[in-house]
Amino acid sequence: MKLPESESSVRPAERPEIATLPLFRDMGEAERNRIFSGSFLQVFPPQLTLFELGQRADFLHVLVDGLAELYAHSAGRDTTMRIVEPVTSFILAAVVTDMPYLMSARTLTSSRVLLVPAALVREVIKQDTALMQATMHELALGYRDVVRALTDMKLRQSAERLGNLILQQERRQGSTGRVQLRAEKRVLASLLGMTPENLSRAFGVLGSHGLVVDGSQVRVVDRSALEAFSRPDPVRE
Amino acid sequence: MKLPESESSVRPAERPEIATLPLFRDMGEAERNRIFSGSFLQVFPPQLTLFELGQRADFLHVLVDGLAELYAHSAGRDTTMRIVEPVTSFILAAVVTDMPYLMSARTLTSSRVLLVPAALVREVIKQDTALMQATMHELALGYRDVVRALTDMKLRQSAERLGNLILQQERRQGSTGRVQLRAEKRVLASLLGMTPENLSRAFGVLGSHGLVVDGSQVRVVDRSALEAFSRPDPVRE
DNA sequence: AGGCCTGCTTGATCTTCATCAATCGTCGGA
DNA sequence: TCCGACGATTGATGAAGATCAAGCAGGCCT
Repeated sequence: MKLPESESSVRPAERPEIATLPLFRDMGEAERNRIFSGSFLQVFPPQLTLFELGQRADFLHVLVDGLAELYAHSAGRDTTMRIVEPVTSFILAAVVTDMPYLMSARTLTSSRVLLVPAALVREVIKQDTALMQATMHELALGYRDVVRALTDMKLRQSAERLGNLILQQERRQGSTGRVQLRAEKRVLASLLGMTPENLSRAFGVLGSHGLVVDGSQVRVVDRSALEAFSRPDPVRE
Repeated sequence: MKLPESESSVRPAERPEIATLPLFRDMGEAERNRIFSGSFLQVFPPQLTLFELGQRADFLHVLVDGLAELYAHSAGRDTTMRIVEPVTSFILAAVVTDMPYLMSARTLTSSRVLLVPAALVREVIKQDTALMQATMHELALGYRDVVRALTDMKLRQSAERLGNLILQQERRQGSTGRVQLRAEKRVLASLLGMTPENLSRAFGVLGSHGLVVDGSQVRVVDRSALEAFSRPDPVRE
């Protein structure tokens, strides 16, 4: 029996990269295999909706390759809540609580996603303490991320938020001074809680504070100037 | 030896109310006693700072009585992140991750707070699976709360946010149509991400949408009108 | 190569909310 | 009882950002 291209169980070659995720790293070998063999890896085209807000969480998702967006809608508007880069799991909280998704998800580019049945996750968590602990930790870190995003939203204005996002990305991409924007600018704008028009203007403002923008390539030419302007959160950890 | 009034280990009479918290409810009796005997209950006067953002998390806090505020500051401004009502634990995420607080806390009224040493929490979590599971669950629920707050902030305007908060409180206070605002209005304003002036005006707006305000007493006289205006999140669970 | 589509940018105007300023009302103390 | 302080309210003005409306540039199709 052959599975279609777009759907297959996890190939052994791909396991290491998923298995080294903080979430799955410390758990027992047998339990990890149980998780993997009950899951499947699927390829999705760009702009495809993976799930919708309000649905009962059926799968824990792990983005293996590509790019995805989590977004919420309410009151007739949309806003992107998170841009997911590989290799990362997402919507863990909905899976753990067995509650409806608070966000919708779609692929931005063609993506490979590991789908782990939510019930399986919950079951194995109960049996494997290491997985439970990792889940707990992951949720705590995620909580802190959202808290930071909320304070950002409440306390900073738009150009400052952009500056901080650039500084954060620059660090994550290896502190080379170069930042590659992986999502479209309008997605970025929505993530930062502004319109594409104002993102453009915000980039303009940062031009006088140590930033050079060329399409989706950004260079931090004067980090201290950018930091002085953006006043990054002192609590970085 | 007699402990000062303001500081004592947990009196047996007070244990039940804390022990029935979701966080501590399911754990083993012995472990719970370990937690309690290593903790102490302290009384704080109003407006006292319990801890400051950036400090390493030293205690898990449980508000037993009174009212507390979690707030963040950045870029020279303040914003309240959460109003804590008894009986609730707070800053669990910082304790679990052993990282610095992302928020500061102060009492709003005179309060009794149970202080559980963070290291003790982390230690017992490792030994008691039920506590770990409860912690995981609590974090997941907290995560969802913050996500909701963030979408609210990004998608709704101020009067709408207020309307939703009133509706939520009304439900929590027993769906009697009466809501008692427990914090000062300026704290409420900050929680909702607006100024006291605009909170006043927002209450004014809601006056035409089924709400009657009298000081800190609020009555929802026409729930469907208020809901039509505030468009509450359909995902309530 | 031409042409079109799409995303980004730029400018002008409008909305929402913050700020500034003054007043009111309540509570507590002298 | 009066006074002072503080929180809440109301009005007037200002700033940040959204919306509306064109342009612009690169990619892609024919």
